[in-house]
Amino acid sequence: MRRSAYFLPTLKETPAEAQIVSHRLMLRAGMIRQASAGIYSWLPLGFRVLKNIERIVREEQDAAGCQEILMPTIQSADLWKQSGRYEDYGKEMLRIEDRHGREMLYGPTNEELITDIFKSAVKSYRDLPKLLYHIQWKFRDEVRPRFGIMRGREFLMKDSYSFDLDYEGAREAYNKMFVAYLRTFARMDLKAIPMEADTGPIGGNLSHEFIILADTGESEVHCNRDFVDFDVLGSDVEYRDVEGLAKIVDHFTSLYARTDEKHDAAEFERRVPEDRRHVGRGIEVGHIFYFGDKYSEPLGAFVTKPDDSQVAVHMGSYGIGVSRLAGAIIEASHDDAGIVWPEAVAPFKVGLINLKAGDADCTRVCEEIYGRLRGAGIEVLYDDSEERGGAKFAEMDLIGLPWQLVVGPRGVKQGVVELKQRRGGDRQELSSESALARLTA
RNA sequence: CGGGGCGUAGCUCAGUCUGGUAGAGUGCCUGCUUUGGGAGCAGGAAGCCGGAGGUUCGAAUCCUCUCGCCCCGACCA
Repeated sequence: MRRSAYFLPTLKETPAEAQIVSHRLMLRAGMIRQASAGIYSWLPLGFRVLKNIERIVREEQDAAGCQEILMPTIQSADLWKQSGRYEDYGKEMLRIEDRHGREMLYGPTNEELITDIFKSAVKSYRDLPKLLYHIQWKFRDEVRPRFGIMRGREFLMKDSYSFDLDYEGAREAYNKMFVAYLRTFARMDLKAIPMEADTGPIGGNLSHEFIILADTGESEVHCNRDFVDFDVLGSDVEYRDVEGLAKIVDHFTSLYARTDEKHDAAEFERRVPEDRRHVGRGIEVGHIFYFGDKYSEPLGAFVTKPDDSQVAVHMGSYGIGVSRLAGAIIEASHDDAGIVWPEAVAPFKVGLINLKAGDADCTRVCEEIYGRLRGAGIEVLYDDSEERGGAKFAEMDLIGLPWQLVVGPRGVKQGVVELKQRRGGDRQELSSESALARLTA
């Protein structure tokens, strides 16, 4: 993509409404625009990041055996009356009336709808287990939206739902998602710690929140520092190995880690040595629940067992805040100059800077590199604009692409270009060929 | 939902107390000079001062109502 043609409205100054660093940087880097309180438009740069996050989430869900579907944003109130949540959810639910006076709502979550879909199609234990997910916009009419997309009213969420015959089966599904979440966040270079959590209005009695430690987080957490040093999971996880999964889950739940609601000061002090105690704030990026028959029972999702008896299926639900992750990643990875994207979610891998757009030699070298990078399938933002060098450097640092390839008249004369790594700032001069080899390796 | 604050140029803000008809920086446009970390000079465009009503000879400024946004807390993913 050529910078001169790209819709990238960066800002030199920080808009007044932005308080936390991710919100500031997202606005300054031209990723998002606020439409109204807690509701945002995603501009090209931000949308690329969102799509990358979504892709990683999707790949890991698929790998865990979860099947993607797509449910609507607008739902009928009927199912919610059956489950009892039409009243319980309160004002956070955006209620809508259609032209016929029917009560509708903008879905804040999808347990009711998925249960209805499931029960209409599945009648026998033979059809279990099932794991389904979708990635869809949700709306929760927060009293006080804040922190940009970190706590918006409209947000993109991946929600999965598991259906099993009994607790053991549901526990396997829970473990699969637990492990898939560890994988998902690790691929985004995030240290997400699974913490014992409250179930809230979803209900149920087994739940973990996946939390990234960050001072700007909204949740207060207590955990053992050793979690930070845990090795991340490789891509060789075998999801059919039930015992193997259980072992991984046991390992990642062996140390004390709890959200505020579940915190027990005495137990914390007993189980965690003083120098290992961490009390701080965190950002919730995922939340998984087992809730048994809380929805299957009232909504009538029963299957026939081998002995011809009927049983309400055991269910769990598993959420990842896809849009929130964009902000959480920035909270975890930035410096004074701007965003530092992990390569897996970066909007482009390389920023190619032509330091002197009017110079024939610089432009020739840049065009050559640009063509070859694109030919190799590398995503590159080519700053071919007439701006001065300083402005280009500052903007490239701000938007945080992992690699900067700088082509200037001084280097071109000597047959070299400069390759700079955004994280850490290491830079080296080398030939175009070597630089291309490095970037396409 | 309690408490506080803010709406003036694309952005950051001054001007409001004490009423007299709109300002700065930055960004944008033009030209010249520059060109390796957000350049310099000169010229220029750009705002029914969030909206409605009222007071007044006269309102960005005072009064009333209203809409929007932000922050703290409670709540929540």
